[in-house]
Amino acid sequence: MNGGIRMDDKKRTITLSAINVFQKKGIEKTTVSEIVRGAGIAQGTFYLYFPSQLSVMPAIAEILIEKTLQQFDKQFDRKADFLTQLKQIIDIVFGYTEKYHDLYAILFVGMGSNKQLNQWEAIYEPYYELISDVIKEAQKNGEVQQTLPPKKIAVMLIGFIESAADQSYLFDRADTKAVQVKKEDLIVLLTSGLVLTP
Amino acid sequence: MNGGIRMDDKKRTITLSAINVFQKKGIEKTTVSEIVRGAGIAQGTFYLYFPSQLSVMPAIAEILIEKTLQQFDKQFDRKADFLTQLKQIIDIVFGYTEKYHDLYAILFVGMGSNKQLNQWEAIYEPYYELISDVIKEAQKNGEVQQTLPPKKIAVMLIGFIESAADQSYLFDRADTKAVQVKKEDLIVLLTSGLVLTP
Amino acid sequence: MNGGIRMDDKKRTITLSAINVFQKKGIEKTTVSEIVRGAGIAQGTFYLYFPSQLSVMPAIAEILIEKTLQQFDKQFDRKADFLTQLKQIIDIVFGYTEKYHDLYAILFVGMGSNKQLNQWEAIYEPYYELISDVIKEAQKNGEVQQTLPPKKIAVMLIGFIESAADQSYLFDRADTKAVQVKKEDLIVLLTSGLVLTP
Amino acid sequence: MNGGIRMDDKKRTITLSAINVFQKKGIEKTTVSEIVRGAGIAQGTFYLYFPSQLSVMPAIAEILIEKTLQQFDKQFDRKADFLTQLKQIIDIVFGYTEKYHDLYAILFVGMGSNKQLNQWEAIYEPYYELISDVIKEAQKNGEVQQTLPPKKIAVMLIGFIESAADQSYLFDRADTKAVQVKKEDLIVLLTSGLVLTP
DNA sequence: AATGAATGAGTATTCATTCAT
DNA sequence: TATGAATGAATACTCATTCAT
Repeated sequence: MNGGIRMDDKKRTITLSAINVFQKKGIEKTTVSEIVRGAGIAQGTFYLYFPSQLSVMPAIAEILIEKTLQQFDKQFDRKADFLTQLKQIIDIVFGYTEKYHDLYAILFVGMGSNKQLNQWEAIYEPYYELISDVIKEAQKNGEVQQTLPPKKIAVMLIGFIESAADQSYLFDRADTKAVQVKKEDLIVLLTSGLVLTP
Repeated sequence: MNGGIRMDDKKRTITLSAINVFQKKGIEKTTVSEIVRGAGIAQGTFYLYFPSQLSVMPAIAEILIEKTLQQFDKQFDRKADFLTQLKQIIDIVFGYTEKYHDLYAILFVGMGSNKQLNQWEAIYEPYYELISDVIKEAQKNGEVQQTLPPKKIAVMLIGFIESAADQSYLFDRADTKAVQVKKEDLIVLLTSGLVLTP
Repeated sequence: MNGGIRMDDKKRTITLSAINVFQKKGIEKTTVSEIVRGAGIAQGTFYLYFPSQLSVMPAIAEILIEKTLQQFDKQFDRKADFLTQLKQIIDIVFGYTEKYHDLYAILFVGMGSNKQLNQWEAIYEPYYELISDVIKEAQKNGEVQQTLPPKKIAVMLIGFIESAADQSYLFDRADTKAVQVKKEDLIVLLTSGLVLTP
Repeated sequence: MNGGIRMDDKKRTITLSAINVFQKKGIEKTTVSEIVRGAGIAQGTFYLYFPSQLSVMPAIAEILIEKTLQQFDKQFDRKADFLTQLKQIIDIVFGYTEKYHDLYAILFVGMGSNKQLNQWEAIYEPYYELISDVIKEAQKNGEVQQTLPPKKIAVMLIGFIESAADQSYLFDRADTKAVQVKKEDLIVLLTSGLVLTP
């Protein structure tokens, strides 16, 4: 991100190693020395790029979003009808949730303690923007309800899907069938709405 | 809960102190010695009630759910129509999210590292059950769509509201007006549904 | 000291070990782990008695003064004439300077950085008081000049002797003969005065 | 010094910066990187002029003595009577003690750990020589006692004055009046001698 | 000579946990 | 049950020093 400027190469290497270690060990057991071992650099070098252990968190978030956006480049069809697109979005969100679920929680706790929450918003922004464009187009085509502005819908939609994915990850885990059912239920709830209009 | 058996009194005192400290200090900086200071007991006593520091987590979750259920006793009208009930639920969820948001993240990370995730499900169960009953009733009255079983709807609904509350907490924080708007948008999205049926 | 209350036993053990290590290794190379090894306690125990490594310094100073006062009990004759007493004082000062010279410098640097210099004064006080009494008595007997109050003379006298002892330590070191000569020169200078009165 | 050869210009710049930093931070917290920042050079350049961090110490000592000798050029009257000269010497010694007190202690500890104490003597030598000449002249004029050789008197005298200045610095600090009194007491003690001759 | 990025050894301090009382 | 002094393993971070440019 950084307005399109790619992260410095060594900083990137360190961050990728950090992602690995945090995922494997959790936030409590992750040590700087394991991060640097994974990155193939010396202990001190870490501190040339990050002032403290926890300050890798924003860099991790950047990379996660970057990867997510790359998923959209690959898996998402900008020309498809909205229902198809919704299914694609759900697949992508469930995908990264399965892979990175713990990491998101860690990120959140790690950034939260530093109260750099504005950063969080800035990092998510391009993601929201992408979905927002999709919604806008669908509204134009009369496929999505128009009571709310596209950005608001986008943000809440991502939240909804992520929450369902979290639940699925938490409760169903390795059960592929159950995950599939959850996705379908989600689509039902999102499309038909909750409350019956008389 | 414990099937209705109330937590031992000293254990409860310790847990309440732990909630305080975790909220004030975050997961990284919370120490057993601060927890016991807050509870007015000796260092060693902690270990008579919990085998390790992280094992307070489930007890914290229990108390949080307990408090949530008490909120429902106070703020929730079992006789009201569903839209009114939905608004009440939203108020309650936004309420505890504002108060305990950080704590939920901590809980999650703290329990996750112990992989006691089944416990998590069990603890949430009575909460889901409560909402499930509400949905069932509303379905009976034709106020809620009937494509999905009440439990599934309940679980996802709670997730949706919590996700919106999280976003509100993250991005809007102290802005009461914005929080109010978020609640309204949420209701719009939940009631009208996302996709337009032609 | 502490108004006569002896230092807590374990604190004393730690301090004595610290004296040893600081003397052997100097301020830079002294490690807490070597101090505790010498004291036969665990690493953490050190911090039950001292908040930080450098905070042993005042305790070291206390013990050094304590030892000095014990020297006076042994080597000093309160009934002797002043010239004899002066020689005894010089012997004692040269004695502890030879033994603890480095340590005093370290102490000074160590306490200085904490700017606990008032403590320094308080710790030295009983020592000054002792010498002050000796001077007072000698003045009464007409053996010492009476232009200045005894306390002032005492303080400066100790300073003078310590400075000569320092120089002797620095320049003469192991040369016993030279040290002896230095002591005699010192007595000459102290007794006859510097400037000739016409 | 160096037999009259002035220190290389960059070496001098580094040393002056080191003096600054050591004074501000103390020996423990002084880092090479702060020294080089102050000197406006790169980290590695330091090691072109000094083999290690502590090896700046002798260079610092040289500069301090150099500054002291310059003070004598300015403030000292070679034609005056000895009492006047003594007062001038006292003023100069109290002057540099006030300014550089901490630094002398640091120097001492820093050089001591390297056991370069002979260097110390060599560096002080021209200073002692200067005072020695003054004493010799005063002895010639019958203003100073002649029992001891001028060099011995010079060395001890400097030590005495420095010790009084140290005490004054330690205990009186910012109290200008008290410092003045200390100087006068010192003169009294130096001129009239300690022991009364019957 | 000068640079400054990279190194990695070195250590103070913290804190969960134990156990004798 | 309750205590709290003692333990000692564990680790983030610093910084003197090196060396390729």
